[in-house]
Amino acid sequence: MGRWLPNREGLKMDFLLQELRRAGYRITDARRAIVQALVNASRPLNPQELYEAARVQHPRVGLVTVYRTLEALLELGMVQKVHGEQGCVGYVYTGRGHRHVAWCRACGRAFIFEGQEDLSSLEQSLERTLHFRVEGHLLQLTGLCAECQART
Amino acid sequence: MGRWLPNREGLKMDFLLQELRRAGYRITDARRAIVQALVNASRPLNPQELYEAARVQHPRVGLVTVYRTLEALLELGMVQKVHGEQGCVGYVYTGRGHRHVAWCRACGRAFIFEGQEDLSSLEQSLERTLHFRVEGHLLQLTGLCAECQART
DNA sequence: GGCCTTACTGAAAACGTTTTTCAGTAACTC
DNA sequence: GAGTTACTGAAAAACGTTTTCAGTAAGGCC
Repeated sequence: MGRWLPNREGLKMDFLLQELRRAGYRITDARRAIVQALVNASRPLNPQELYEAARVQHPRVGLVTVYRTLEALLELGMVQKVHGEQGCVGYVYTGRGHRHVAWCRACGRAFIFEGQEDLSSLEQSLERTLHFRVEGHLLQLTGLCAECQART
Repeated sequence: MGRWLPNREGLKMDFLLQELRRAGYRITDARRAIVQALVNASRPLNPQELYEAARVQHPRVGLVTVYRTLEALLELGMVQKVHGEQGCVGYVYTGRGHRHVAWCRACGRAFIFEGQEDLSSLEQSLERTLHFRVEGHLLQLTGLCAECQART
């Protein structure tokens, strides 16, 4: 029943590989496995976790290649580092564009949302008062997702 | 001429030591030197830099004590980690309360400002749409300060 | 002021993470 | 299919941070 639909993760993966390609990177089995593990992850993964996840599909992959691929994806703005209260909790696929992350401290999932206008009033007041010209910002929220609120 | 006024850094230092004291920490020469170096710094310092700065006043201080003191000050919310585009650039004194940091990528100075209300609309919309309950946030701005804009 | 408890100290060692190196491999171009 | 060259994985090196531990001194108490 119903016709076949490509799943979301497959689309994300193709998009990521395409972007790597466009930027001049070669598409290798190692990168495919790493990118796949990244888009399939239900929460931000650190390099070690991403390495272990990628090895399921491509056991010969090395941790070094995970670092190098993350570096490339960060460079392309496809991935963001996620900060918890006590430092970095991992990297998450965010896709292109201005995205922010809300991280649930209970289940560890990251929720991606857009919102570049929300900070403009703050940025403007900073320009007016301090004459500080804002070029970029780091904004991440921590809290509890709907499901984890319900669970308590 | 005019009567003597305590300088700002001295006041900050006394305040920090007082807060450490109130939290049950002992005031030692090492901590005094580290706290002094921190409030006198013109920009965020990493542990190594803070260590070198503290050694000017107290040459016997160890790097470990710098780490331990930073940990205590972070715990007390007196100090914040500052993130540049490529990761942590150091720690800066922010004082008590809800403070944000704007970091100048040219001179490396950090500008501290208050503004807890600025994010409330964003947080509310997140609660409405995702039902995500926001508990905390990380917000830091990067850009150019007034003087560094003038310099170009 | 001096004593006592115990947190604090600094040096060294241990530790985990990230980066560099390098010779072999394989992706993409023509 | 051949050639160029970016990529790979393993090992080693480098790096930042934390742990350990015996000696020291801060602050409370008399």
